[in-house]
Amino acid sequence: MLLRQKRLRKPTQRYIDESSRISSAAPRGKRLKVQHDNELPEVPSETRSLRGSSKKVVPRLELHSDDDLTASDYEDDKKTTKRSKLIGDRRKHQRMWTLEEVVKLVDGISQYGVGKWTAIKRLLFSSSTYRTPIDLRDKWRNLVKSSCGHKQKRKEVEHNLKQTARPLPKTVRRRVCELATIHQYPKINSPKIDHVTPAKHPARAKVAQLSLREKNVHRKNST
DNA sequence: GTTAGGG
DNA sequence: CCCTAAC
Repeated sequence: MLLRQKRLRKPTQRYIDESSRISSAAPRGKRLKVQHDNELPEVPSETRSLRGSSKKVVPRLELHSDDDLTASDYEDDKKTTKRSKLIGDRRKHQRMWTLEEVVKLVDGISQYGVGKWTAIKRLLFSSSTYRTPIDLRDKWRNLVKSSCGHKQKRKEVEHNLKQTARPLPKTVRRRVCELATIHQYPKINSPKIDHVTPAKHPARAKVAQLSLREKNVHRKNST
């Protein structure tokens, strides 16, 4: 009674197992089958097909626009080549988050709130076949961890070392920290979060009611 | 179906 | 990034 069936997967619908992920460019197959409708942002075809197959090198991704130049010094290694194969089982294909994407994500979070990954994805990342809501949340987690969980000992020893150390602009870091603070996203530091029941706390009860009401807004009845 | 947490 | 549990 302690555990409730760990949702065993269907071995029959597991496609072809590991044979495909190392041979062909269809590791998941879930997101690859829905990108023929209206997507196709700017990548020709091979960029999203291989998705870091450690086979070919992708020189430039989607940064050839004319509205962003600050991202040039962000995530200098866009190749995802020789280095990825050394990892082994995990992280075979990693999409390098550009500064533009990070800013877009932060902006969406600040507008729609933390937790509305689907809304943000539909509104801001609708043109990206990759970057699922889970990816957005994951990136946000990493962003918060890297932006707020720092002590900044001494006076930044960032003389001329690689940009890989701190590629994020101070403005973005500030924004991420602020957002994480006002939303009290879990797993950050949790200084003194009182885990009391909403009924005991008037403030929290009010918040709960607001949340409920918000969820009830789009509750249209149909008979 | 989506979100939160862990690997 | 990938998988699982919970909502």
